Amino acid sequence: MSISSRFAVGIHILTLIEINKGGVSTSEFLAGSVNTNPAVIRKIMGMLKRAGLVKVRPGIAGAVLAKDFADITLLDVYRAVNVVQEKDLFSIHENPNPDCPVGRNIQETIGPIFEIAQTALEKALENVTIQDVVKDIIEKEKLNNKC
Amino acid sequence: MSISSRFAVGIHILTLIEINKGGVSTSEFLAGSVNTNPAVIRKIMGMLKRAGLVKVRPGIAGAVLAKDFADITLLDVYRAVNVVQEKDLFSIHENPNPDCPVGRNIQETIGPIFEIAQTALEKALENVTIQDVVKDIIEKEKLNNKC
DNA sequence: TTACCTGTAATCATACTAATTACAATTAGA
DNA sequence: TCTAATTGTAATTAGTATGATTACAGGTAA
Repeated sequence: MSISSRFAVGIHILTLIEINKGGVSTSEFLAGSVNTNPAVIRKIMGMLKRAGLVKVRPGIAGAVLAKDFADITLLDVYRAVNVVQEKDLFSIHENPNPDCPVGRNIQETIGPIFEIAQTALEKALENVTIQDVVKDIIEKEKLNNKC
Repeated sequence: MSISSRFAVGIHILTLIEINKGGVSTSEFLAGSVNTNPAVIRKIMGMLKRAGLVKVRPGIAGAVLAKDFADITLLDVYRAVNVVQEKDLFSIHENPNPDCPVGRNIQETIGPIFEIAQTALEKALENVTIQDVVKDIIEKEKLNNKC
């Protein structure tokens, strides 16, 4: 079980739009980098657009970032692509037996604990921006060019 | 998409074994509290046993905790029931295009970030023990008895 | 031997994901 | 107006994981 790769693809898309700033980032172009079908990219782009992270117009080639890349966190992307429902990362079994003290209390006991864990994860994502990813990639490219 | 409810069920099982310390915690009994089929409980019990969290013997009724409940963290349960693979909470798309700088670097750029986020979640689980859950439930029962 | 227990596999239905195909709507340029 | 390229969306397929259920084998104590 894992969080859908469309989160990673969303990050890839935004990063590439930034790095390709002078160029035209069509869904075909983005799909080439991700190595997937353009329809997949368009689906995710639609989500990113609805979340206000990119601007794209029907019939007009090329997406652009709708916000400064330093202001887009990985949490924004995570929320945009809807890989996890709010407070819903962990499933809790339904209908435990209310005749049993554990059964009647378990949901509201572990629910808040699970929320804290989810929030910790989300805070870690909130600490990273697309700018950090772009910087990291540029650094890696410089290192690779040294080899 | 969410983490399987068998993690929550695992916590429920361990909590109930502790609270029912003087009694016999058969899989039938545990299943009654969880409101599921005993075969489900036995499956999860097998995992908890292999992880050294409970002791059960074939043919002999009743599971007992293999460790003090104050020494069993929710992270132990999470690992025991194998809901998430190590470092594998987030999926990353495979085979991005190596001809593109973003494509060739994205996996090793976001991989470590995803690990940090997963570790943050896991640390939050590590901070909670079955004892905390037991205490919480007992507190709630006292409050409920006041109504 | 019987009754009860644990342990495991198989089956089925459901939901989600990823990949692909098809096609409608929009836009710019000829 | 037509054409080509683009975005946007739905439908289909295949694979996987999950949850629920059933069946049955093996172990234990009386």
